[in-house]
Amino acid sequence: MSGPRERTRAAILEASAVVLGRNHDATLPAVAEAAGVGRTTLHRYFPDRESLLSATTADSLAAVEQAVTDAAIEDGSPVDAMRRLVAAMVSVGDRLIYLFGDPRVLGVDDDDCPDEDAQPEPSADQRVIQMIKRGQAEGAFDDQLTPDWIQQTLWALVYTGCEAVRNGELTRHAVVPMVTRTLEGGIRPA
Amino acid sequence: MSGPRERTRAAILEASAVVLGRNHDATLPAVAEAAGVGRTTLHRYFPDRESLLSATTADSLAAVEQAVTDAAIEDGSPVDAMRRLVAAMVSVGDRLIYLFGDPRVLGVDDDDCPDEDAQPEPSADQRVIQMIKRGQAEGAFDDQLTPDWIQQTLWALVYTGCEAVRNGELTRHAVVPMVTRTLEGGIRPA
DNA sequence: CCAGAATGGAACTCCAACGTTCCAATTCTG
DNA sequence: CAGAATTGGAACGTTGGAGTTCCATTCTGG
Repeated sequence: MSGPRERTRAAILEASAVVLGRNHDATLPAVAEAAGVGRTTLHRYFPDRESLLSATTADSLAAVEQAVTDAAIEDGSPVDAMRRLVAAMVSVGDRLIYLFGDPRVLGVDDDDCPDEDAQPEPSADQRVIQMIKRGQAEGAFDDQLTPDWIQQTLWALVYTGCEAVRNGELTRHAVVPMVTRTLEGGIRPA
Repeated sequence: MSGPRERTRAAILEASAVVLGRNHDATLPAVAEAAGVGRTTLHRYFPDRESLLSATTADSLAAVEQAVTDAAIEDGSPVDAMRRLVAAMVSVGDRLIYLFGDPRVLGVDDDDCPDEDAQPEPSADQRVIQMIKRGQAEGAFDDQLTPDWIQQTLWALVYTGCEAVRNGELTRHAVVPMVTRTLEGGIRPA
């Protein structure tokens, strides 16, 4: 329960997010190897691929949720809140990348997924939208754009930044200013 | 040679881009069905999955390449050129979405999963970068951002817009103004 | 209208990943 | 230290999609 169990489980979920985030069809043995664990052990914790995916998704959602909470986007000016939010999302970049590739999140995708209507973050999602609306009301954000589109723009830029880091095109500390500047001012000169 | 062969081939490649763009692991029978073609026929045109993927990638690259050429981004003001480019890319949205999910674009690393996000085109790629640099030189685009980042931003927004259309969140004619406005001015009020 | 091309369905084989079981070795824990 | 828990390796059986072959049917073009 406490000792090695939890540590092993966490290691598997961490590796799973990274490996499956990079390639959603990665083989189960590949995940096991990345986690530094035997294939048998992997199956012992997560009997089948499906249960590993569910757990990884849940775990990643929780991590993102926590990051958004830590950003305290209800407080301060909308612009500052947005900046903190960007930084928070970048800090959980690996989990974000995994979630973006997961068909069951925002489930309009794939063939099946019958009753899976889970948003990326049921609660965090709403809070972000709320913050965006507040920003529009206070005149800090463009109210010609829908809150939904602004949110998607935010995610797209953060995602792009995280991948750039992963590919070595950007350093980790450079990505937040870059995303923030682009998000706030677009590509026009300042 | 020309008659039915070409039409069938084109139908398969079209369906392939759509189906595999939505889910890169879609089954071969699924592609055949989407193309309105028997599984046998699919194999007759593309002996194995690999050759179908190559052909689809090549075909999509050509379509995107053509769209960029049609946009004539070397002419006129950089801002107008960028707007035409956005419209052109949206018009080949299905192909773009497929290419973004194709691991082999950019990274030709051996069998193991190459890098995810990548440049859709080799040559068009260069022309876009060139146009961005021209825009920066003329003071139309922010020269604090790297051309590479601006290009990735462009793609990310176009991709997001195309997916929004596919999910029914945006109408096809609404996406170009939305992407263009966001790209040019970010989320700040105008 | 007819010969040849094109197609699709059925019935196979093949294979890689999945999932399971068993057991010996190692590591916790009281 | 002894017993329990945890682990990993090996060797299975199972499964679903890939790829192939054969043949009857439909379509195309001269």
